[in-house]
Amino acid sequence: MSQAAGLHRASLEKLHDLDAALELMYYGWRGMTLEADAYLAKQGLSRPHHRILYVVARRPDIAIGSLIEILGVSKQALNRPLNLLLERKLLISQRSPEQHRSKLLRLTGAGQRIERRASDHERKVLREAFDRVGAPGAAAWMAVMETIADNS
Amino acid sequence: MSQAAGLHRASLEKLHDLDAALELMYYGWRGMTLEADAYLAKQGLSRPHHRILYVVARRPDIAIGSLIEILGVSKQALNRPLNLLLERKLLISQRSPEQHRSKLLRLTGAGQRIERRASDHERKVLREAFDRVGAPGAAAWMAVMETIADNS
DNA sequence: ATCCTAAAGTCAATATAGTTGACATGAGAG
DNA sequence: CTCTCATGTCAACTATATTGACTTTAGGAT
Repeated sequence: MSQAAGLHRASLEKLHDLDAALELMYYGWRGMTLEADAYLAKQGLSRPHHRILYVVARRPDIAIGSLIEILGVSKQALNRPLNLLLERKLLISQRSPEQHRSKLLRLTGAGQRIERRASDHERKVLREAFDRVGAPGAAAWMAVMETIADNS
Repeated sequence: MSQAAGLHRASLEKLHDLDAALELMYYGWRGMTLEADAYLAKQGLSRPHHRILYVVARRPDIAIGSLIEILGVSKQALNRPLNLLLERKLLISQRSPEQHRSKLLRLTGAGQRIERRASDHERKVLREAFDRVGAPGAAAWMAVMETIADNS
């Protein structure tokens, strides 16, 4: 679902009431991630790397198995991006003192910096939009998104 | 960025103010497309096919070059899903009467039906969420999403 | 007729992101 | 010493994309 960076929102006939909203969900996701993806690409990273960094930042000392579960991917799919992050020393892994079976993951300083900067790009876009509609509008946005997200 | 169907929203520490919103964008997109993707998979189709059907439904007699532009993909990337849709007779193509160079695309009855049903799944999720917050909340959601979408 | 161009189609190589299956390693637990 | 759990790795495959090079199809211009 990746698009050329400069691609404008297409203007299509609206066949149904909610077509505009449907299209906004698509372009909204893209709009939020556009700058973050460009920043990550400059670092030689991409979305899967960011997802790993994002989760580990919020769950320091997470085991690899738990990370797999949260991301919802196979361990084989995790392998490549995770190893790159370890090689680049954005993450470190160590056996836990008690649970020697598990390896615990943690961000390094450099990892924290990249995670924060990538996520900052996404939060900046959200902040500008929320500022424009004010607190009640932002709350309504959250309420709508929660209902949609919990559709699963 | 696809996830297992039954995957619950992970509960992560919020490091920043807008982390919750950031995660909602991710899970919102997934929540909206979950049932549509399941329906499409049952038809042996997937997201790229739906995107083609969606656009052609709203731009009958669109030329292939314009479709490429709107979707923002290369013609090689369009080739496979487009040919499948033609083989399955969900789309028909014909040279236009005057502009014989262009091939114009159009949905067949079967194509219209599948496009409508897939999009219905997405619109249903949106409708339920909008109903819950009422018209002002829905308008706020749209306003936020427009600002985010136009970030490009 | 011949040449030029635009639109579409095709072929090959590559990248990314994922899958399943099979098997190996490292480290307690009995 | 063996069993099991967590992790790691190898191979084969699928899907979705890319860029580059080339062909085909059909009109337009001279």
